[in-house]
This record gives sequence, structure tokens and C-alpha cells, in this order.
Amino acid sequence: MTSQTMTADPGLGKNRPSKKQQILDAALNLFVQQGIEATATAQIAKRAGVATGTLFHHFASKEALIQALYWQIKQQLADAALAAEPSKEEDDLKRQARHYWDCALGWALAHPDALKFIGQLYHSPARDEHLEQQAMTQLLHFVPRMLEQGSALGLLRSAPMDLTLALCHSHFLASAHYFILHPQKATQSTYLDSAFEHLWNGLLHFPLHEELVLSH
Amino acid sequence: MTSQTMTADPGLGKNRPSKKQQILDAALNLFVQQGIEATATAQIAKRAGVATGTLFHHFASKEALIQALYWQIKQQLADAALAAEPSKEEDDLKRQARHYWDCALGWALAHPDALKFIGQLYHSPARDEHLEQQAMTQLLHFVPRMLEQGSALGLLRSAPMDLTLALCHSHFLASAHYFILHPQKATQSTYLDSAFEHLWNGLLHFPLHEELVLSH
Amino acid sequence: MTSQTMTADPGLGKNRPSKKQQILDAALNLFVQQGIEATATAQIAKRAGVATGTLFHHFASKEALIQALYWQIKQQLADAALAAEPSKEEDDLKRQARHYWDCALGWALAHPDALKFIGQLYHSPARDEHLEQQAMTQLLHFVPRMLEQGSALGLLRSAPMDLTLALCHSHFLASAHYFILHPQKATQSTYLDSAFEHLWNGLLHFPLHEELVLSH
Amino acid sequence: MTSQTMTADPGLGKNRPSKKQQILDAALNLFVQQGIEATATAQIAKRAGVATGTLFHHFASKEALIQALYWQIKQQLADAALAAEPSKEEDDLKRQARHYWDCALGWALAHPDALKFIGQLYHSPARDEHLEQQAMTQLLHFVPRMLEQGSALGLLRSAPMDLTLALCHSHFLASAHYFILHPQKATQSTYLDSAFEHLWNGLLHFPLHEELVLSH
DNA sequence: CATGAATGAGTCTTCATTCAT
DNA sequence: AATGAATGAAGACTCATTCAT
Repeated sequence: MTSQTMTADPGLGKNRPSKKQQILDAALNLFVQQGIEATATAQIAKRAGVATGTLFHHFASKEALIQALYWQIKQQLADAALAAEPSKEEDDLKRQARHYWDCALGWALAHPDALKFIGQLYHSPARDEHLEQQAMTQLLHFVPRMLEQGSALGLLRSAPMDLTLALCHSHFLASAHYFILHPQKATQSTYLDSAFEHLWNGLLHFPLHEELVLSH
Repeated sequence: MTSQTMTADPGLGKNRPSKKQQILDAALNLFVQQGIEATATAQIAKRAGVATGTLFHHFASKEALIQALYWQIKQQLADAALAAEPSKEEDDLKRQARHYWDCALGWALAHPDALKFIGQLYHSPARDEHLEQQAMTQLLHFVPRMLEQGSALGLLRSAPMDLTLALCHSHFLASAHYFILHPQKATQSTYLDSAFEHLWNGLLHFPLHEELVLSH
Repeated sequence: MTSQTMTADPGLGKNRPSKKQQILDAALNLFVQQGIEATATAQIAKRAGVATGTLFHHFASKEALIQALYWQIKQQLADAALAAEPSKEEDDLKRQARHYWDCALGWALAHPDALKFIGQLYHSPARDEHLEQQAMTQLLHFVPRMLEQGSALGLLRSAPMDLTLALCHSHFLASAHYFILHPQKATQSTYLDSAFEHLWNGLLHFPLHEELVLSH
Repeated sequence: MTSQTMTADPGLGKNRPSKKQQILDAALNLFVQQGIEATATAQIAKRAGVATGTLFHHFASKEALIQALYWQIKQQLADAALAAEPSKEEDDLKRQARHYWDCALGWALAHPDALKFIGQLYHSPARDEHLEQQAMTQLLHFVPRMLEQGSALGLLRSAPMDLTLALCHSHFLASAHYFILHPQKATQSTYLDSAFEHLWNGLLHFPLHEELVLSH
């Protein structure tokens, strides 16, 4: 929660969020419910309790609003994953990975709309590839770091990094999406473990692998 | 197994596809390039070489067109995966899985637009969950069948089926997407193997697992 | 029922009405339910159980269909009123008028859609004034005849004929409409008498009139 | 009693009517000339000198515009009839009725389009029966009041109220329509008197009635 | 900063009519 | 005579954006 947008909230002592944030909140909610294109700026403004014109004072265009929202969410997600960074000395890479996974998944479950929004943009042709790259390198840099670490230790398969990153990203999104759709299953460790194991095992390097399969 | 839509093409001897198919083709192309919402029905019709009204003669609405397109693609994908069904006697489950994987991935690479379209719809709030279920059970029934088989053999982890299915689906989509974006990598077995291994290993059941990790 | 459209019904011995008549029937029904403009020719054809093209074989245009329908209905209404023409010797003009009124109203109640259709066209700017005149003079000539007769006898006020005709026409339409909307009231003579008396008294010529009012 | 829509005309000192009123005026004019269905919203906007969107800023739909227009006209008509309410002490009910009649007819002749519009809607299947009821009870309440009064005095026939109301309404519409079509006749008292007498006599109660007819 | 009426190009969809079969 | 796929102009309505207050 560190890099929270602190735009000099004009609300002074009051706890009411700034109009800008109200707009972002309203937008997120509506985008997820109805889709991005299907949501009119006027509707966002109404839901946020401001005038139509006000929206365009804070965001140059609808497109800019979408990108600001996207960036804010990615930032919050990274913050959440890094919130209580595990001691670097932690010798167990898996446990470390699980720590990040739990933090990120926990945040996702607490902010289902944010996750769904990310998902919506993921496959959109309007997706800003450059923005995505930035987010990954600036915010979620710990993911490639861990992968390299594990690979160097011989624990993880030495797979192409960019492919692996893409697969991890998609795996996380799919898992989070699943648990958001079935909230009661997010409380059962069977399901939670299974999702993480699926990812982790997929990354592992197994000398015994072939034997196991052939001698089934 | 060819459930190809054979709508008694009125072109008879001529090889020209039916207007309905022309519309579907044009729609797919434009949807992927510009996004679904950003594509006007009039533009689809023009690209298809028919009148605006013709589109609505064949599809009740833009929404119906989208669903018809989705269904057709899923059907073709299933057909492709089942095209040369491996001998049932095949004792190696992994090889069998790889066979399906290669067929499906091959089709995806040959039809990048179709894949991208599926991806676009995947996270859309307009997504018809019911249709998705139908597609999975009617067309891609071989996936759950294999998972159960492997689980019964003790080869695969006994994970919740619905979660596993969702993760496999997303993994396939992400992989295909990656190779479509980087076509030259789709010719290198390093990459191709890596993508499949990631999925397969994630599914495996390892008695030795914990030991391996702890004794790294 | 004399001038029924006898278009050489190709149905031969069968009792099924000709396609042309089926179209007219379907059109009437839909026009009344949804409005004329709101009813598509394709819908009429479907309801009539014929192809879209067939409609345009029998009627040059939608407009022509409407006019044909209008004419047919006016004809049937006139036929109904004249069905059992009272003996000319009938000395009581009021009884004679009531006879026509009852016949016409009876037909209207038996054909509510027909009446509503006439009503719809009554105030339409698309109304063909010429056609209306023709209908009045050719089919309902007995109305002006009676008015003149009554006026000559000194029984009816000598009011301008065209104004009186318009008022009678509108009175009949309004009455019929009322009884169609409230069918159970069409069985009570209180209501039926009241509607007719209202018209008839309005036409009467009263030397005693002013006195009655002033000395109330 | 002037329930005129006084929507705080933003024109301030300027005499230019609000855009909303401009739209209503343009709509009335075009509806009457071409018919309601035959008039495009874009055409209304153009005639009103505003953008297409502006129309839908003030009225949710074409349907809503029609209803707003209808309501405004009924209001103005009621205002006109009640403009110079006759002294309550007026002992002659007929003279009182004639007063209302003249006021209403005068307004109708001064606003022929308004009258024609009412007429068009009168028989439309799109007619909102509920709105009609409201208009009658809220705006034109003096009509049923007079009828009851006259009936209590024994002057008017004790006919069913709702039927009588419908007949009076239709009679007024037909009369107004007639005079609008033949404006020069609206200056001759022969015609004006005749129209009113027709209505009034139709309402009267005549003990001598039968005798008069039988002894013609 | 905030407002919300105004804009007009653009969207999806309808529908009377035609014509090859 | 009957069919129904095809047409494309036209319609109602939307919406991102601007601007005077």
C-alpha cells in the first residue's frame, strides 16, 4: 500500500476520497460489470457523483482513464506482493515463491474487480504492449529474478525466460479468476495448494522425469 | 469427426464460400485487428462483399454473429485436435497428450486470428459461461477424459478437475498466443517442448517432490 | 355479405381462403395490434403463411395493401348495414335509423379489428380523402339520404349536411370503439340505447327546445 | 390556472424559447404534416435548429417526446377552456357549456396542428390509456362535473358517464377537425351553432321525445 | 476546479422491395 | 404463381468530447 496515489487529496481532513479517485473507482466497477467499451463516460461520472465535464478535467480522454486505472492496479498488485517481503536469507525458493503467490492472490481476492479488469485488458487488441512491459519490469521485477535464481540453482528448468514469464502471468490470472468465481473454494487449501503446485511443478527441473513416465 | 459447418453451400459447383461464411471470415479478421466493439457491422459486411442487410439476414444481431463465430472456431479446434486420433492402445499417456497438444497448437498457429478471437472473448464480461461449458463438454471432452485416466493411474496429481481444466485451457491459450506473437520460435523445439513440459509437469504427481526440493 | 371479394378462389373445393385473403386477414390483425407503420410486410407474410415475395405478387406495395384492406372493410360494413334493408314504407324514420345503426354496430362488434383499423386511418395524414369520399357516396349513401328525408319532414334540424355527416361518422366510430373496449356493456340496452339516443337527439329539431331549457 | 410549462427558460431576457420548446414545436409541426411515424428524429432536430443529440438530451426517446407533446397540448387546451371561467352563479347550464365549448374550439382553431396531433393519437394503438385518463381527470375535470350537475337537475339524460365522456370527446375532436379543414365556415354561426347544438341536444333529456317522433 | 447542455459523427438494426430460381 | 435470399437507404439512438458559465 506504499505507492498509493497520493494526489494531494483536496478532501482535507475528511475521509472522502478525491474526485479523481472516485472516478477511478466508479470506472473500475462499471468496466468490470459491463465491459469497457460498453461503459459510457457519462455513466462513470454519474456513478462517481460528478459532472460529465469533471471526468475530462482529470483525464484527457477515456483512453487515458483506462490506462491510469490499469497502472494504478498493477502498482497496487506489486505493492501487495512486496508488502512483507520475505527475508532474503530464506533458503527455500519454493517457500519464497509461495509467499509472493499468497500475497498476490490474497490481494486479488480482496480486489476481484481489479483482477477482472486486468484480465479484460490482457487479450484486448487495444492493449498497450509497451505499458505492459514497463509494468512487468518496474513493478514485478521479483518474478524474473526468482526464475533466474532457481534456474541457476538447477532447481528450475532452464526454459526461455519470456515464454516462462508469459505462462506464469497467465497462470496467475487464471487461478485468481477461478477463485474469484468460486470464492468458497479459496478457503480450502486443497484448491489453493493445487493451483500453486501446478505452477511450481511446471517450472521444476526433473532428472527423474522421463524414468517416472516410462516405468509407470 | 468433421463437424465442419456444411450448410449446403448454395455455390454448388463453384468454390466460392457461402455468403454466411464470407461474413464470418470478414468478421473474424476485423475483430482481431480492431477489437470486437471497435468493428462496425457495416464494415464487416463491406469486407465480406455483401450488403449490410445481408449480415442481419444470416445473424439476428452482432451478438449472435459473435457467438456463431466463437462456436465455429471451437468446433474447428476440436476437429483439429481429434483429426488423427492416436491409437487407443497407446500406453504412454504423455505421448498421447503431446499428440493432442501438437495438433491443437498446429491448428492455432495456422489460424492465428481464430486463436486471438478466442482469447479476446475469454475475459470479456459478455462471455457466455453456458456456451463455454457446452463447448468444453461437447467438443473437447477428450481433455477431462485424459486427466481422469492419468489420475486413476496415479500418474497425475488428484487435483480438483474444474480448476485443472481452467488452468489447462488458459495455459494452452497463453502458449498459442506466445507462438503467434513470435512465429519464428514456433519452429524451435526448445520453445515448443518447454511450453508443453510446463503444462505436463504441472499436472504430474511426484512422490519424490518434497525430497527433491528440501535436498536441493 | 353480397359484395364479398370473390377472387376466383384457387382453393377449389377446399374451404381455405385464397392466399390474397390470408394476407389481408393477417395484415388487419397485425395492423390493429401493433399499428400500421410498426408492422413489417415480412411479418404479415409470415403470419399469413406465405413467402415475402408472395405479398408483392398480390399487392403492388404496402400502401396498396392498406388501401385494399380499407376498401374491403368499408364494403363489408356497408353490406352489413344494408343486409336486411327495412321496408321503404317504414313510416318511422327513427326506427329505420336505429335499424341501420344496429346492423352497423353489430357488424363492428363482430369485427372489432376492422373497426379499429378504420379508426386508425381516420386521422392519419396519409388518409386518402378521395377514397374516403368514394366510400361514403358509393357505399354508405343511405346516410345522407335519410338525413335529407328527415330534414324535409321537419323532424331533423336543417344543419349543414357535410358537417352533420362528419359528426355522425365520428359518433359511430366512437360508439363502436367504446363497445369494443367494453364488450360486456354492449349487451346492456342502457348503454346501447344511450349511444343511439345521443346521436339521434343531436339530430332532432326541437321547437320546444329553448322553452324547456329556460323553464327548467 | 396557467399550468404552462415554465421551465425557467434559460434564454433569460431573450425572447427565444428554450431548445426543449423549439424541439416540441418542430415536432408538432412535422408530425401533423407527415405523420408521426413518417417523421425522423433527425428531421425534427434540424427543423428545431439543434443537433440530433440535443433532442435525446431532453427526451429519452421519440416515444417520450410524443407523450410530452401530447401532455403539453392537453394542458394548454385545458388552460384555454378555463381561461375565463364563467361566474359560478350562472344559472343557465347550457350557456355555461357553450362558454367552455367556445373557448376550447377557439383555442383549437388557433392551434390547428395541436388539434390534429391529438386526433392522430386518438386512435393509435400506441395510445397510452393511462395518460389519457390522467389528462381527463386532472385537466378537464370540468366536463364530468357539468354532466353530473345537469343530470342532477333533470336537464340531461342520465346516461352512463364514461360512454358520454367518450362521445363528447370525440364530438369535440370531430367538430374542431371539421372547422380546421373548412376555416371559412368557422366564422358562420350557422355552422358553429349547429356543431354545438348537435352535442347539447344529444345530451338533453326529453320527456316529450317519444311523442314528438310518433306524431310527426 | 466544476458543471451539464450541446454536439454530430457513428452505431446497430429495420424494412419495403426486387429478382433469380 | 410462389419463393426467400439479398439489397441498401434510412431510422432511432449513443457517446466521447467541448465549452460557456
